[in-house]
Amino acid sequence: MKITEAKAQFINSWGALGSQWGINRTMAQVHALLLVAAKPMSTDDVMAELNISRGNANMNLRELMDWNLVDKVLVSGDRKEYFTAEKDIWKVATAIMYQRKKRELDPMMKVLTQLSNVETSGAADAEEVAAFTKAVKDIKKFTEQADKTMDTIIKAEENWFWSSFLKLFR
Amino acid sequence: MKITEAKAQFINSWGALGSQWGINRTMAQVHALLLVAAKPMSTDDVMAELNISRGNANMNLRELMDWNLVDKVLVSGDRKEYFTAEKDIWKVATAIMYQRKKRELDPMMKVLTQLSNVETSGAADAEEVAAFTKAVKDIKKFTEQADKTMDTIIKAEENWFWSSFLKLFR
DNA sequence: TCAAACTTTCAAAACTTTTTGAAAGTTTAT
DNA sequence: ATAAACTTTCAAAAAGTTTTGAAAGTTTGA
Repeated sequence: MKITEAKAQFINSWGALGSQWGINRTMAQVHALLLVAAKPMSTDDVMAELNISRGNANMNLRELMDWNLVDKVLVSGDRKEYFTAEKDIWKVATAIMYQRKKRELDPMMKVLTQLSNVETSGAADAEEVAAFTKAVKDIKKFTEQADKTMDTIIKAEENWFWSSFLKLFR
Repeated sequence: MKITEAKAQFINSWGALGSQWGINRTMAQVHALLLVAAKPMSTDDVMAELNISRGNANMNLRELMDWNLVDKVLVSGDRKEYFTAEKDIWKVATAIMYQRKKRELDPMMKVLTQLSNVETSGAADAEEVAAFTKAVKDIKKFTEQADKTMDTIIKAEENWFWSSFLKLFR
């Protein structure tokens, strides 16, 4: 397989994966492009490689910087901005976990906490309230554990994580 | 807070969460509705609660059954089909993990394996090929570990999981 | 200070996904 | 066998998301 073809396929699959997980397909593709790039790329490079507009390239590069997956780098003798992706996959994974937890899981946790206080307004809906309360309580308990686990992983060193994890599961 | 309000908020938040993670918002809402329901619901019940069409309700109920999150139940003396959600959150989480791994992660893994074989076609692209190969290799290695970890979690007993796993990660 | 080189913004257009609802299909009771 | 009760399908419409590109904004070097 040739490098051009291989790159295209990687970008394509990474884009599809992102898209299936609620990430803008183009953002994932830009990320993929930078992940496998040998050196920093400019906005124009990204535009040319992915056949996208300047606005689109700019927007997604900035979004990737917000996620701490991409950094600006200065190339001396050039006025353009260049971009590189974080290549350490453990760091990539924990950055994504951190962001998604913060943006999407934490708000759900907050709602679950609020919902733990429902009044039983009379005998009429006792059963309904009981079912609701139990479900919310269970989901909250699970989410709290998952939350703690994720916090640990986010802070963990890669080697420590894999080695202690593997010890448990063998 | 009143039960009706609380339910509505839970359904809303669960729907938003699903949506952010690439799951059809209505599918997540139907799931939420059934998760907190005191007893099985018919298609008409779901339609009425969520204000959605028959086609939409039917489609999402079937999809939830495909994910093994919802089951048909027979209510004697009624010709309609009724539906309940799996309420054990550990089972819910592992079912979701299993499905998403199978549908979305496994295909990526397959692509990564294929991409491990790229030719260095001359000295011109040596650097480019090296960067690509290293990135793909690293991602593949990480994904393999994550894969194994997920398989273990999916097969694990809830109690065993929380007791041994969380001793480490808290 | 100026203007060239570059980045950002955002309204409108293009595209994608979801929803609707009526028609077709299936099951069940008599 | 029939018809009522129900479920499924799917083409068209609606809603939601993404992309474009040109105008506005910013930075830099002479």
